[in-house]
Amino acid sequence: MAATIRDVAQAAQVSQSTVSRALSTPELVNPETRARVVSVARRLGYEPNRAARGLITGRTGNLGLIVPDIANPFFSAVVKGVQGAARAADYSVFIADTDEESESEIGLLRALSKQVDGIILCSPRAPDDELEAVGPGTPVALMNRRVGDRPSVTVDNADGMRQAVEHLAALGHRRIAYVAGPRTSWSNSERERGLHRSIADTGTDLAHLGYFPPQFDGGVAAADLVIASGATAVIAYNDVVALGLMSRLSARGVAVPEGMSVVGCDDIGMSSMTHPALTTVAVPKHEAGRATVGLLLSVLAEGGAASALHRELPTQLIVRATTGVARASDRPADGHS
Amino acid sequence: MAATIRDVAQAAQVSQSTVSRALSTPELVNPETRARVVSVARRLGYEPNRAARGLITGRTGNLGLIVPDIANPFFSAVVKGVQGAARAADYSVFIADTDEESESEIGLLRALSKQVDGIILCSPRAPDDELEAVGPGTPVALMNRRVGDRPSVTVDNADGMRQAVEHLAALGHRRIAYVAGPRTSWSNSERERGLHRSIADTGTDLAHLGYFPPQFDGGVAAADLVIASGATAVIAYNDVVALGLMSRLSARGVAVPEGMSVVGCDDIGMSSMTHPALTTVAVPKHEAGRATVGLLLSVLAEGGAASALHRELPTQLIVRATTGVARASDRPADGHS
DNA sequence: CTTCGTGTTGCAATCCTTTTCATAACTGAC
DNA sequence: GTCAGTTATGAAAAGGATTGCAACACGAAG
Repeated sequence: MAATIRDVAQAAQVSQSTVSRALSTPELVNPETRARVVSVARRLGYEPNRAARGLITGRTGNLGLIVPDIANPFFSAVVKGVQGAARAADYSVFIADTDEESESEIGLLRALSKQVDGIILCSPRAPDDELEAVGPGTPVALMNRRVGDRPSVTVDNADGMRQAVEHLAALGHRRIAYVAGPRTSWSNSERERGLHRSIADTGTDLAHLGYFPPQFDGGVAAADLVIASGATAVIAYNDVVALGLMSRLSARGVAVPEGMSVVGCDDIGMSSMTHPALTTVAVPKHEAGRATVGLLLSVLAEGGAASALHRELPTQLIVRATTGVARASDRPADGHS
Repeated sequence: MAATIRDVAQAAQVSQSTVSRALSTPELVNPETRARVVSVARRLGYEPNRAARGLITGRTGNLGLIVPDIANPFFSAVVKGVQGAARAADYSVFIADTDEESESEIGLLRALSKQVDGIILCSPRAPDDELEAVGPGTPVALMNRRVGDRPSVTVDNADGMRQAVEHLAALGHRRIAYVAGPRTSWSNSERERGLHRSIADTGTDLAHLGYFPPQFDGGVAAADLVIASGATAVIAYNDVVALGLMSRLSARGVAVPEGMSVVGCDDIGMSSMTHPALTTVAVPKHEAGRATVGLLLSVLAEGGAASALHRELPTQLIVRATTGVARASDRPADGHS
C-alpha cells in the first residue's frame, strides 16, 4: 500500500496537519520541521491521494479537452500544445474526440464536466446555446471560436486570408476560388469574412464553393468545381482539403501551380512534404493550445472576475511551391473554359 | 451545488446506504424502493461524486494511455479505438504523448500510475525493465509489444511480412529492400523476423536498410539507399516512411510501380489517397485499441489471476497501386545499375 | 410456538486530505 | 510584569460515497 499522510506524520513525529502544510504551504511551518517532514515524505515515497484531496478541495486537477477529430493533424498539434501547458501546471488532461458529430459533443461535455476543473472546447460545431450543457461550476475556454464573452483564444483568420489573397493578386490572379469548410464552423465564417473584404480590396473576383467536409475527400469532391469555376487559384479551408484538391487536380491533368495555384490553411506537417510543397496560411497551433490552457487556468485561479478573457494569435502566410503566376490564358471575362 | 447522496436519501425517504445500493447494486433493494430512489435521483440530477467514490473504493475510473506520438496517424487511430472501448465501460482515459522520447515515458508512467486504475502502454521504445517504473498496484497492458508474461495485444507482423513478400515474389521481384524502423522497436524486430523467414521461403534476396526514424523524413533519407541497393521492390517499416520514400523516389525520377514497387505497413488513412495509392499491410488499429482495453479491464476485474493474457490480431495485405510486376531489366546478378 | 432463513433497510465506520480553530510558546512594547 | 501580536503546531471537523454489520419483518419449517 502507498504511504498516507499519517505514516509520514508518525515517522516525522508531527501531526498530519503539519505534514499537509509542510508540503502545500511551506511558509507556514518552521524550516527545521519542514525539512524533516519533506525528507521523511520523500523517503516513504509519499504522494497525496488525489481523490482525498479532491474531495475536500473540490478540485480534480484535471482539464478536459474536446476536439472534433484527433486524427486530424491540426488538432493533434493543438493537443500537444495543451498537454504541454497543462503538464507544466501540474494538470492532467482528458481528451474527448467527437468524431465531428455535434451531438456527441454535448454528451461528452456533460460527462466531462463532472470530473474536470475546466474544459477547453476546440472549434466546436455545436450551436452556441448548447454550451449551456456544461454545468455553471465548470469554466469553459473556447479555442477557434468566439461566443459571447466566454474566454477564448482565436487566430486572426481574416488577416490570414488577406495575406493569401494579396499574394495571389500579386501573382496576377484575377479570379480566386474558395473551398469552404463546414457551414457552422466559426473559423470558416471568419475566413469568409476576411476573404470577402480582401477580394474587394484587391479588386479580384471570388468563386465561393461548398460547403465541404474538412477532410481529404472534401477536397477531392471540390476539385472539379474549382476547375469549372474558371478560377486560376484556389484557397482551401484547410491543408487536408488542399491535399485532396491537389490529388484530384493531378488526376484531372491540371498542373500545380502552372494550371492552378493552391493555398491551404493551418500548415500541418504534411504540407511541406508534398510535391510540390504547399503554400499555406500557418496557424500557431501549439501556441494556441498553450494559450487556451493559460486562459483557462487564469479563470480558474481568479474565479472568473479577471484579466484578459480573449487572445487573438497572428497567422502567417508561408509561400512554398503551389502558388505561381497566373497562367497566360487568364480569362476573367468569359468565366470558365 | 450538485446534489449529494444525502439529498437524494432525504427526498426519497430512505437512508444513504439504500440510495447507494439502489444505484450500484440494484438487486439488493426492493423494486419499489429502487424505482422511487432512481426517479428521485434523476429528478435531482444526482451523480455520485467520483472523488468520494474513489476515496473509498480505491479506484479512479480512469485509464492511462501512453503513445509515442499522437500526431502519427497510426496512433491516433489506436487512440480512437481505446477511447471508444473505455467510454463504453464508463472509464475515462488520460492520454500521454512521449514525443518519441523514452525518458519522458518513464516519468509519465510514474506520474500517471497514481491516478489511473490501469495503463495501456502503446509504445515500443522504452527498455523492458523500465516497465517497473509503474507501481505494482497498477496493471499495465502492452500493445504492439510482448514483455515476459504481461498482458498484451499484438498484431501478426511476421505474417504480414509473409503476405507482402509472397505478393512481391509472385510479381517477379527477386531482390527486396526493407527500410527498417527504430532498432529498439518490438514490431520492427517482429517484421524483420517474418521477413527473413519469408525471404528464405520464397528464395528471394533481402537488402536490409536502416535503422531509420519512423517518419516521413526517414523514408526520404532511405530512398537513395533503396535505389542503390539494386532491389526492385521495397517494404517500408510503416506507411509514413513509405510516403517519404515515394516522395524521394519521384524526385529521383524513379516511377512507382514501374521502376520500383513499394509496400507500406499499417494502412493509415492517407495511404489510399496518394497517387498511386499505396499497397500496404493493414493493421487493425482500432480493434487493437479496443482489444487492449478489454484485456486491461479483465485484468482489473479478476485481479490478475485470469483468462487469456495475450491476443494476437491478424494483418492483411491490401494491394493497391504501388506494386507491379518487376521491371524487365531485372538484375539480381550485377547488384545495381 | 420457537427457530431459522431470507429479503430489506439503516447505522456507523472508513477512505485520506485539507482547513478552521484553538492552544501554546515566544517576542517585543508599554 | 503584563498584554498584544506573532509564529508554530495540534485536534478535530468536514467532504461524499461505500460497505460490513446489525436489525427488523415475514413466512416457513420443525
